[in-house]
Amino acid sequence: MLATETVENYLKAIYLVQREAAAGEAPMGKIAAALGVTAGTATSMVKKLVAARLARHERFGGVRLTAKGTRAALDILRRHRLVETFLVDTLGLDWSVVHDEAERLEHAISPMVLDALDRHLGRPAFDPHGDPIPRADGALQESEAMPMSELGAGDGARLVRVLDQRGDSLRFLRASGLKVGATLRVVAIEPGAGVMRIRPDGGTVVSMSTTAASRVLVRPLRGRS
Amino acid sequence: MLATETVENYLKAIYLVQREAAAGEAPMGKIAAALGVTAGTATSMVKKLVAARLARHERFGGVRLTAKGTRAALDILRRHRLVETFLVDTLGLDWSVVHDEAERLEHAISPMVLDALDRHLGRPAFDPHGDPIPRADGALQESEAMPMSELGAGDGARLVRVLDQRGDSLRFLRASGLKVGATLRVVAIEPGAGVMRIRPDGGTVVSMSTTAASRVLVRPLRGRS
DNA sequence: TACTAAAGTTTGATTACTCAAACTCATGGT
DNA sequence: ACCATGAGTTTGAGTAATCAAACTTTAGTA
Repeated sequence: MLATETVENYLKAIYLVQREAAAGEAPMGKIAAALGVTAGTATSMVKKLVAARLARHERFGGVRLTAKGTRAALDILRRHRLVETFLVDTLGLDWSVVHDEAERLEHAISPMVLDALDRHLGRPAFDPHGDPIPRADGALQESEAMPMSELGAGDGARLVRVLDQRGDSLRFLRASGLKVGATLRVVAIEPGAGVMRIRPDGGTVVSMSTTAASRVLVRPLRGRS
Repeated sequence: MLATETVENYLKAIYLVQREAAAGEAPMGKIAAALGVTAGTATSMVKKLVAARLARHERFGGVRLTAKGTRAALDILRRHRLVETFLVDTLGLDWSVVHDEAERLEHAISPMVLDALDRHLGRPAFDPHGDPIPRADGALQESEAMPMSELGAGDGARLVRVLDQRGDSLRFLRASGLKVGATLRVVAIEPGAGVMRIRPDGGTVVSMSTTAASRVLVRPLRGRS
């Protein structure tokens, strides 16, 4: 669009930080950390976004995207997630590497190529991590899901989304048989150790920290083993 | 590689200008024109390339890529042409638009994605314009071909390559049935008007300037009509 | 040979992004 | 109520890429 690549990255980062934050505002420090820049740099770039009516911000306060900024962020997210889907579904790359690849490609995709890609992939609604893909008009349907860490011992569930994009986390999950769409059962919970023991359907039991489990979203199944 | 996007563009431009030039040297003005920058800008960027041992240049002389620079340029060309092939073969875009799209995407493709793309496309040797795709090791096989403008009246030939990347030229050729792989016959030549009349196999006769025809490469067929 | 036009170079300024370091504000704990 | 701590901001400087305009060289022409 009219935005530079850097501006696109700021918009995406602010959008994602804002989603996480309870207040619906993105603290400057979190934005800076997400982008790997110093706080001063983030402050001055946010000024630019404000001047372009993409964000609101008052001194020493949080940052909030305007409607225009949110729209732009969703467009970037759409490009990112469609590219990820393409890399996994069409090119057969592993889901643990596609995030970083898409991070670069998302800025080089024109609306025309994006639409052709979307059509080629069959207009998917979710990317390989289970993240929803915003539609061309900016509509975004978040799926109903709860953190795996909130399941109880014996509960069964279907894995629907993985929030963590770190390569080693994703490789661990794949190696354990915990991929999007798989069903699983909580074998045991050890609150003292902060660990859950999970058995993926047809796999062997694995242990994960409840912290890690809270970044894996599931939809509970009725019935117990 | 280690190069910035701008440096990649300069390397590619110099490589292509150098191919065209008789002396095997790229004049500074041609480089600047190819990149759409002023001559002064090109001069200072070439200094950078020289400092990085990617090119050689002496004041008021031409520019010549070093082995290292040529290798890098071929790598970029490989990315460009594989992306073009992907856009046409996989996404079904028209060949008249893919050059500009690839111009942006070529800088965002990692070696890993490039190799996956190459495999997905069946390791093609030529892109949709008939341009050879450099191999991963930098090997480049130029196909044997002559400019269509050198054919005589009555000659038959197969269209193997289109050097012009301008969208309107490519749309004209496609609309005329003159695509890569098609066979054609020269119906008449009018040197005074600087025009050739061509009949593509199974199509109707079209006129093109000999200038335009010189940018279309063909392989002559034996036999006359 | 002398001069001019074309090509190339240099200089100084500008824009976008960044950092380090000095500074300012907000707040919670005793 | 104070004030230390951490979060945020400002300032000054640097890098990469660019342009316009002044300047230099080359080469062809008269």
